[in-house]
Amino acid sequence: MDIKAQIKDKLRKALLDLGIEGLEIELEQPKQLSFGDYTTNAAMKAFATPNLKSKILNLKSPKELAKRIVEIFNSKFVIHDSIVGKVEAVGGFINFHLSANYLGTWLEEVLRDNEKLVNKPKSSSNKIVVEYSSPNIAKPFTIGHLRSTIIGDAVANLLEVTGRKVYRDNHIGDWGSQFGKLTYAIKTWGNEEEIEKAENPVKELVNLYIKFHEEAEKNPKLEDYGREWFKKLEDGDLEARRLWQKCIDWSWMEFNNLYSELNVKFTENNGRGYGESFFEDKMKQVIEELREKDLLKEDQEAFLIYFKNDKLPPLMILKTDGTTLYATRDLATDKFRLEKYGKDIKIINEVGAEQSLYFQQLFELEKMLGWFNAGQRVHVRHGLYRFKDQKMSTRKGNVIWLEDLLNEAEKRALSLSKQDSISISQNARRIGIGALKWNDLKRNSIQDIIFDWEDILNMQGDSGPYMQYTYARTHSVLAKVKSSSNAKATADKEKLKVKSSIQDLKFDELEKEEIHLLRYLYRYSDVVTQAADSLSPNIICNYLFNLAQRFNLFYQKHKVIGSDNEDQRLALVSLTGITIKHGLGILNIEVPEKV
RNA sequence: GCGCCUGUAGCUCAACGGAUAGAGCAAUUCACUUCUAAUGAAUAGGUUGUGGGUUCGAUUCCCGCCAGGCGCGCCA
Repeated sequence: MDIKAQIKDKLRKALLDLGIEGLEIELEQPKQLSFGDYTTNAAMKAFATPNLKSKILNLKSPKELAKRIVEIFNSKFVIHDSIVGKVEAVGGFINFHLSANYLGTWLEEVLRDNEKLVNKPKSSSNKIVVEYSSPNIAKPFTIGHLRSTIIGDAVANLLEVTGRKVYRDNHIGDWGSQFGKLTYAIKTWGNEEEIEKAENPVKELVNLYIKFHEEAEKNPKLEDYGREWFKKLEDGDLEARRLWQKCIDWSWMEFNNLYSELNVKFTENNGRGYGESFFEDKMKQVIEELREKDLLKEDQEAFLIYFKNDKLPPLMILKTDGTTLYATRDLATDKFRLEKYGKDIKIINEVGAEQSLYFQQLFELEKMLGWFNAGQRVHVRHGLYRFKDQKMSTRKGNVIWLEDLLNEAEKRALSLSKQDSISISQNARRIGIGALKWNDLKRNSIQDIIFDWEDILNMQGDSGPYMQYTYARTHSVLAKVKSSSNAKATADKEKLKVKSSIQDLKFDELEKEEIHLLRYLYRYSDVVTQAADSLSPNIICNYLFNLAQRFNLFYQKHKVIGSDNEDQRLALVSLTGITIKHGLGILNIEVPEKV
């Protein structure tokens, strides 16, 4: 039984002594460490619950009730309890302070076995598909796709470290009517050989795509030509297929480079993910099922899904010319996933918030089809990157290319240090990418981000480089211990082997910053669980940044090597490093040992 | 017009219905022959858009209004 469960259990017994039964006890980590390691509002809750109130009528306030509970708790348990060092009633809250001895024991245990850093839930059989990144072939891989890539990757990592089986999928946009437009554009204004020779073929394709939309504004007939070419593609026309395949090859060259720079990987379909075209021959079957279940209604030669009581606008499945849409392919995709991974599979799509309505429609339809139960389909949304005065738009050509962004990030990282440093120039690319990732992950992802170079490549304070730097400091201390012969403890790269026995380590003698650091480290496991449950990597960022601040405060104030409490302090440094590394691992941010 | 999202310090953002609403950036001041100053300490900065309601307790939940963003059948 873990600590939380133990405390809850004892609390329940204490409440029973007062005749209070059936109250759901919540044990939380209070915001401030001065309020203890765990806290409960049980007294206030009991007081506010009418049928419980009658039993405690002799008590005037939640405050008194909390006091009574603590008295019982203390007389029954705490005296012989080495885990909880102190229980106190503050206001109506009951706060539990873990003993320094217990925290020290815990720290040693985690240092011995890093696996114990995060408690994995017992039932870890959940299987989850996380679909993210999903760039479009022949379109720029922009800062917008970067969001989905970075956030989706972090969400997948979060689920994995908390014991789920995760399938990482990339729903590449390699099918759809944009290929009709593009084919027309290549044939009319483009030159295949020149595209082939160009430094960045995708940029050439995008220019053609932009030209198509410019021309189409003057001459709406172009839209029809585009549709014709897409129809040809769907019908298997050889020329249409050939050009389509070319576009895919050109695009993949670029995608592969970016994924390897970002260290992002996918597990499905040999690491490529199942693109939309994979489902091209699987849509017929889905359309059949929709017809059989009498869900498909015709309107002006197109086929749509209508929802009960018009609670959602209709969703188009087949266009007037008989070709498919995004929705058709998504349905085929999810059908395929049901068959491949089993009907209890959970599917998360990390896609921009602008598609919220579409996903509502899709999920509702999939429910009508009887494919999924509530909670099995999730849309993790992220806000848009916007310019101050306009939207980013591929069609209009005002986008930030990821390539340029990474170069700028590297440039800024280079000029970061006040001192000259060789290692910075070696690490600039990784530091720049770390800054970029952190800035995408540190905020609640639903918000739009106004594009600003200063902001997204921030490298001071609450930033990726700050975290990397802090890690490097921990590493540096341990490296010095390792090379020093006087040191009492020896440090491995990862694990600190504390020679002393548990009894010798005196954590209750540590000073305030140190014991606070230790208690904050203890929270990590709960934080990871919370972040995973709410699919919010930013919770990890908040925690890590706080941890780093506590560590830097401690680091600035206390000498570690050669101090009286060297063993304890080294253990703290070591665990801080391990925790930061683990956390940044979830966020997929590299931790250079020297920066 | 309808739907969804957002509104917190000058700027960018935190805060599971809880305790004195916290950080970073910017500003002013202080601390570098260091176990890495890419850091730390201190000061200043708030009617949480607005008006009601629910609650022992509301930045958080509900309703109205204001402002911004996104979306609403042949794009994805």
